[in-house]
Amino acid sequence: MDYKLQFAQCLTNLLSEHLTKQQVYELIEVPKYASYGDFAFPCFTLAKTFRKSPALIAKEIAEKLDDSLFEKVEAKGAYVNVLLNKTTVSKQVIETVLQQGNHYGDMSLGEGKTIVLDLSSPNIAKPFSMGHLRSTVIGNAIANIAEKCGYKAVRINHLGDWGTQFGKLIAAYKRWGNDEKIKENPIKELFNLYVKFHQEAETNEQLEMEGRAWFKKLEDGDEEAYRLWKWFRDESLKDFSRIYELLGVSFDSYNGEAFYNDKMDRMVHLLEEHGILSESDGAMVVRLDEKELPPCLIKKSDGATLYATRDLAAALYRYETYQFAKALYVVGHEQSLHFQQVFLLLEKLGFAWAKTMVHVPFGLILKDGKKMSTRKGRVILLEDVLKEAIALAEQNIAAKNPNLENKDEIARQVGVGAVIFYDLKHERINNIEFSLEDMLKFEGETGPYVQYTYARAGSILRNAKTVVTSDIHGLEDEESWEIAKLLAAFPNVIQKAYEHLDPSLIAKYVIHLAQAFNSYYAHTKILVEDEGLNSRLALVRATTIVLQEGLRLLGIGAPERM
RNA sequence: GCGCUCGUAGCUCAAUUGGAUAGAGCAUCUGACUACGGAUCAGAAGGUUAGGGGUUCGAAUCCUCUCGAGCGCGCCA
Repeated sequence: MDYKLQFAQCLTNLLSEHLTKQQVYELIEVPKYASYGDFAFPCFTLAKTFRKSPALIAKEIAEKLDDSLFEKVEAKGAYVNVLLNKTTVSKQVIETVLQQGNHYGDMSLGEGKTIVLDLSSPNIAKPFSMGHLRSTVIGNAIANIAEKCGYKAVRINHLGDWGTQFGKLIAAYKRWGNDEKIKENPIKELFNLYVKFHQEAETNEQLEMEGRAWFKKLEDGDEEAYRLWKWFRDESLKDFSRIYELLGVSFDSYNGEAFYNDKMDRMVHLLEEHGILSESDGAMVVRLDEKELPPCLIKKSDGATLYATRDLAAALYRYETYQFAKALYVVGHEQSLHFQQVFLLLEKLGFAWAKTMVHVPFGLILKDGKKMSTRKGRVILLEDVLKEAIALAEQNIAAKNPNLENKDEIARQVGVGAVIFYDLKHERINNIEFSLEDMLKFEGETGPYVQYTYARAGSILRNAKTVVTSDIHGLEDEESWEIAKLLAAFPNVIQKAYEHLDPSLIAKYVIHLAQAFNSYYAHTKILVEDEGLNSRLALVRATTIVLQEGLRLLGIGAPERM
């Protein structure tokens, strides 16, 4: 099935004295223009060893290359271009996809290994902003991709449920809080309290002290402080779970920062034992001068621990609990320095697994060119965006498909799919300027476009009624060949997406496949009673399988009708 | 000031990780068989890849400088 590998084998037979099969394989590329062929072998690097021009080498190789797999072999400039035999290959690809179904593209490279992902991790008592969306959907997609590669994925929601802000929140609650309002709309009310606290604190120094005092009480196990904290946390989680349900994301663990409260001492002791802890201005730090990094703060001058300490303790706990082969932190790029420090400290503590930890950064969602800030009110609530997207999907359904069954669920899948896809199609690392308008586009390179393609293809299969499993012949026209090539490439795309920890590769792939299908659809009448009918239907079926699986990996639903 | 990341069509993004003529989608303008679902398809137009220098057979991609943007840089997370 790996035609690139077969091509590499044919070339290696000719070049075995100069290049290994592996080297040849890595050199092979897919030509930029389909008219050049399906694979290309560039001969530039051979020019030195052969002391001939690359073009001449290409010509000589092309003349010697002969295999039934190829329809045509041609030297063009320094490249040896080959066209695969469309009939044989398309038949094989379609049969493989139909036979393997949604297991097509499964890989075993992670078999028996566990990968843990730190993702989403919103702060309790604060609204779930667009910023958290990225971590949630990117992390979830990477987890799906890892599972496709055979790993056991553990999704950890490292909730921001501890820290001085809770002292402030309690202080605010004690002054202005209203139980009824909080029960009605917890996040909103708690956030109002938080904002009010910061406004008032600018003119009233007393407040900061109250906040710190309440946090101290909380850390010391004060009963009232704990009860309030627990209550805020529970209410917040209820709100969050509504969003996670909309997004279709679930977690294996909600162990947030508070969970590590009793695991910090051990970490501090470990640092002491290794003699890397030092005192600075009353605080405890680990100096990282040798790596030219700023020191990592472990304990405040009042003895309280910091989030670096928490992340260290969490890493150790996770290793001991899950024995992960890899640990990913799907956290914004703004925390790059923090993770550099944390990973380095783990290495200094002599943990071999420290080098399996990877920060998976992503760009921020900017508003008016700046980072969104909860304090400055420059926040956009994810739930509002999702609701708008779903409402728009409902409008579309009302206009285009008013008799659709199960409208609400499909509107959810389409609306949410649009938002998720908009996020995932961008290269991870780039900042994204927030644009509701762009996010709510359902045409062009969007989630709904792919979903629509899937629904449309499914509609053909329903109209055809016959189930197709055998009697598949190859297809030869250009449009179906594009589809066949893309179908064949799916496993490679998954592997690359995993290697680069980048779901956007899947998003782009799924768009290309949908485009190829729509082009085919426009050029070829599929439901015609002739000897090719079964093969065309098989191609359609194979396409729906891969589109559905691709969307699933991204965490997006594929409705049968929309 | 120092560090990280980024700069590609009017806008949002690609470019097989150093390869052939830099490609898509939006928006704009044309067009589509009485259609298996028009949330579609076909076409037109749109570029000195921020700018200079370097590395080599070959650079949007690597190095260097300049300019611009975003984010970080010990008691927040």
